[in-house]
Amino acid sequence: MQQQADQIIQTLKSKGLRVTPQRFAVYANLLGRYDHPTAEEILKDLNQAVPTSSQATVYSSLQALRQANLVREVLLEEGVRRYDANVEPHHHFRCQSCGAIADIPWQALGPIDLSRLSSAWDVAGYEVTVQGRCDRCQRPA
Amino acid sequence: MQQQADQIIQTLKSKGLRVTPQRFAVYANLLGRYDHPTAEEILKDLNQAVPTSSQATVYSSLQALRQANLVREVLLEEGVRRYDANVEPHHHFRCQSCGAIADIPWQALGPIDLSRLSSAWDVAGYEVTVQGRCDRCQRPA
DNA sequence: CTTTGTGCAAACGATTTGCAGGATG
DNA sequence: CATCCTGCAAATCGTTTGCACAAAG
Repeated sequence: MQQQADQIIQTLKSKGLRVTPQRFAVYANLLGRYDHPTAEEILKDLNQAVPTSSQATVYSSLQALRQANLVREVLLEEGVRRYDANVEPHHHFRCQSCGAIADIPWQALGPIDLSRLSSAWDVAGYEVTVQGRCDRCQRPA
Repeated sequence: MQQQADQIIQTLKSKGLRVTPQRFAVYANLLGRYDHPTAEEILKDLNQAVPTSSQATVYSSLQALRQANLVREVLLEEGVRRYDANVEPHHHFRCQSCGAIADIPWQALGPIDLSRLSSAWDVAGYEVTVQGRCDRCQRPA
């Protein structure tokens, strides 16, 4: 636990970010969950017991973390911005019925053949979004 | 031209949508362009010469068209909702520097191997987003 | 003639901003 | 101690809504 806190502090510093309790809390929260929360959800979670961060600060922390490439935005739903502390390339699964989002490790999908794409494009990367029904949503009862 | 207008009217009717000048205009506009405009861009385009539709109507037309599955929403940029009259399955290319979006026909990418995915998921479909630099953005000069 | 769509303006929710005081390196 | 961050409240942006009138089938 303490180890991990130090680790997070080092990461923030190495990116040239000042370590404030609020920024730490936002990043730690994001590292500890895999449900790709929205800014509001992070805010609510952080202030659940004791108020620790204001709304404006959560937003600005997310921006700072994003610029430092420690956090990325995930856009799979209409008008909803979600955040993810996993910045390694990976794919996403989205449940059409409950909206849950899960990461798909890069190696879980075979490589994609891009050779037939227009040569006018200088391709930098790609990402797959898989839609379907998750475990829990498959049984109606 | 006239042919196409009749065609659009038939399509709208076949989906049980009333044909109003505004709704027609929104759909025709979307069918005639390939740049995946936002609601605002459609509105501006429609009212360029003569005011034809109000903001609220463009939004509600888009909703009606979307429910009729004649139009879909495309989400590739942070906080921006774009619309596309191409409802066939296809992939997207997005230029990282100018933000332009282009369709990639389904067959232009080889099939993807989903066999290694968690069997807990009932997969309904997938879509690939390719990032890179478009033709025009490759020459800095 | 019944139902649905339109336009206006007000309402809304998520995100951003300005600014004064406080914490960080 | 200079710089950057926080919190508050007000501002902003895109989208939605309520309602009276108009148009579509």
